[in-house]
Amino acid sequence: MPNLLKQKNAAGKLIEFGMVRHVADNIAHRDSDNVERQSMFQGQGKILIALSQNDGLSQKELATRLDLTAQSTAEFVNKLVKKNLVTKEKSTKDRRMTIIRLTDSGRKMATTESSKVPEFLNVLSDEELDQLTSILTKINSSLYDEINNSDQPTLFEKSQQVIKDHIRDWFL
Amino acid sequence: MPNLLKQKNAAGKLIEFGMVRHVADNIAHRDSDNVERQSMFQGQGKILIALSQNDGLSQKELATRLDLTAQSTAEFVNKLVKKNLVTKEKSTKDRRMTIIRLTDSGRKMATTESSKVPEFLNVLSDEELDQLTSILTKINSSLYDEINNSDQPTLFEKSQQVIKDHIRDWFL
DNA sequence: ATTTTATTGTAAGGGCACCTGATTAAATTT
DNA sequence: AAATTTAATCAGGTGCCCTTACAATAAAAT
Repeated sequence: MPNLLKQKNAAGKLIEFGMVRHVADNIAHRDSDNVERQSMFQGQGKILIALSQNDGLSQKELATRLDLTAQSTAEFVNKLVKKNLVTKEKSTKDRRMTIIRLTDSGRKMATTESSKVPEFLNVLSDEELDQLTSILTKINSSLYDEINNSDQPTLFEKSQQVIKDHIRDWFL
Repeated sequence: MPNLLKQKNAAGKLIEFGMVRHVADNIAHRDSDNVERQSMFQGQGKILIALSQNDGLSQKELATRLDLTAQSTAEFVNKLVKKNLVTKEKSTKDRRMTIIRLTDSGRKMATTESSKVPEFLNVLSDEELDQLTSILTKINSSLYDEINNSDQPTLFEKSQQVIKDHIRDWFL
């Protein structure tokens, strides 16, 4: 049974981290091409990530993997097409399907943008980095459990797969 | 000079944390009153937090402190009024100004909602909690520095003040 | 060959966080 | 008293994520 005060301290720091990071992100992207603003956790970003792991998926496949409706998927894909991050192309095998592929700049966005090691990790020592990694590993698996035990059990595998694949990919 | 591999590991975990937490949050709030969904870092949430630290501010004051336009502020305040989280009242001293105050439920939201210790901290030992707190302290102050050294130096004090006041407030 | 099912697309709408521009009303300057 | 500055508002717009409803096309099943 962990100490409540210690938990509160950590929780406070975590909130502070979220807030201050949000502010810092805003500043960093303030005048950049507005493309890079979106979070990689949802909408268009999610699609980019899924494609960077597995290019040439159909819209349906994307929707299934990312737990989005077909319509949302279509919307995001179209937006990405407009930004030249992705291309659409009718499948020759099944002419109902549309195959989505990353463009060069799309691939670049999906990888470089998310694989950037944040500046703030520079202030940590090797030991602290190890501690942080080990702590986050615990936290993450606890969160996976939470997702797993929810009423959307399938969501578990989906998110875990996409996320882990992505992470594994870029840091190996 | 820290080990790059260790940095990448930590960065990966951090990204994973962000993603999986986002998914978990979505599940948790899937059918809840839609009120609690918003992040406390922006928009309406920001205003709630600022007021919980310092109730009875004018709209102008809020806009200044939170670095929002008067119009955005008005919009968020009006939305909060509709949700009964906040009240508007003309100042008697300067009848141009509108004083914004938290209602009881507004105050409750601002405090309880954000002072909830997340479940996932339960999986950490006391020692790990201390480590996490100390690591986040370093990271946060590094982020504050980054904000401070940006081209919007005033934003630094604003955000730091609002954030720190809020954190200090609820966990003491 | 006709019905059913799958994949996409289109239309419309809701909620969110912002923003600019123009206007009103009250206070302050001159 | 007249001009100006200030606080707030109205109108309208952008972009984001996400939903429901419906139509079109192509493949699969009967």
